[in-house]
Amino acid sequence: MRSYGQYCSVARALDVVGDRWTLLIVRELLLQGPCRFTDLKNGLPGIATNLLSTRLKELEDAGLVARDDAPPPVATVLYSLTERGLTLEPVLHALGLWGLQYMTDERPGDAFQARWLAYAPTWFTTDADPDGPPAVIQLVAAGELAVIELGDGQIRTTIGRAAEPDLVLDGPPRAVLGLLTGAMDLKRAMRLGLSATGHRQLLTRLRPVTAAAA
Amino acid sequence: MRSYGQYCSVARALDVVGDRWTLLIVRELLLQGPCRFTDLKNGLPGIATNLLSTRLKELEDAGLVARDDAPPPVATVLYSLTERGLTLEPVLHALGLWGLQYMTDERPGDAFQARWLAYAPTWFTTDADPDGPPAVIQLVAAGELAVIELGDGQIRTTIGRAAEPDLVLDGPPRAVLGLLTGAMDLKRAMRLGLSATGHRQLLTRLRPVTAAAA
DNA sequence: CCGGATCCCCAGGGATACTG
DNA sequence: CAGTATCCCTGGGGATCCGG
Repeated sequence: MRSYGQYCSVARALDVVGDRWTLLIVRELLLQGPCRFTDLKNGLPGIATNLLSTRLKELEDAGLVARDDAPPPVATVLYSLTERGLTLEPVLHALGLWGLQYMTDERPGDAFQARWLAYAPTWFTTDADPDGPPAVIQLVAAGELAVIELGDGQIRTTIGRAAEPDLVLDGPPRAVLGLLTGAMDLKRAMRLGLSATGHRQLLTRLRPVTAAAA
Repeated sequence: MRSYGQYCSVARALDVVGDRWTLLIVRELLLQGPCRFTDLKNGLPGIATNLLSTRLKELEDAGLVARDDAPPPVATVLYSLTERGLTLEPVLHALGLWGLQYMTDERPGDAFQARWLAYAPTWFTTDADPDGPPAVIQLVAAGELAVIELGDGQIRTTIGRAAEPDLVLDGPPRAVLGLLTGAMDLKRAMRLGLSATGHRQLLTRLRPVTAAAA
């Protein structure tokens, strides 16, 4: 990217990660961990392969991404964030929190992936009852599956199906997400088609993070 | 900007503020407060006037910027951040903190303004002795003047010259900034040409904010 | 002088085809 | 699977011009 030519830390940050797609590539590496070119491509619907290739090279030059040969017998290349690349997490976090206000509508053509659903609880909610018993919530949105695990005051999420969830939330993405992030209450989410099966009391433990607290 | 077409809050945030120059315009409005087209242009060296015009329109459409007629007799237009626009501050903050690591070198052609120096202390340092006496530090870097005021546990900064500063820091931007943000100690800053005149003990009150604490 | 609008040109991005 | 090559087109940079 062309430099802004300003001795200002915001401008210099944007010199490095201000290019189109760059921060989304970092998002994918943050969510997926070390992964292949194709995994990134799949996690970034709409990106052109030449652009992905170019950006990865730029990120590597900037010292934010490492490109390693996977151990045999895989024999492929794995991309991952370097230590410095990982320090972008607060930036993505702030940006994601700010962007929540634009998640209230679904746009027909938009892509949607379980990973993008999964990061929401870990970034945008805290456990209101950190000493409470462990609990598992299954999320289902537009066919994408994610699992929230509460315990030890932590919120962890994984992709996929839980064996014995205490609560199952199933509905359109904006209802599931809106409920998790506090943008809407259960009644409103259910009016949008959400079903909540199991211990609904668990929802009170998900305390939305506000901008002020972050 | 063309939408990324992803139902992800980071992507949607970038749909709104991911365009080139957009976040820097927000930075200027944040630092300057309500100001005129020309003030913005001056605060954004390198921007083309048509782009500034276009971006302001987009930001207005997005509800982030308000365009108001200044009260007579000024008879001009004032741009300012709306309440929603102000909520971008944490994003700029995170980005600026991350970008500090790229401020260690000076690039000959780079523009530099007092405002960009002034925001550093308020964003990137805290008062290590919040109950200490009020104090005033004059910053001078590349001819740009800013003032840090410590008191009541707050750090306030203004542009310009202080009447009776307790400490004067004068030197190249990277030395002044490096000292303030903890990137270098006084000895190293002085080797880069910084002079510190007055109560140097005051420097111990400036505690750099780390990414973890932010 | 302020607040843009207009024009031209080029770099960067998007879509797709193709190759080791 | 992991990119590279190509073509096309949009968006940004730079300068100039114009109305108030």
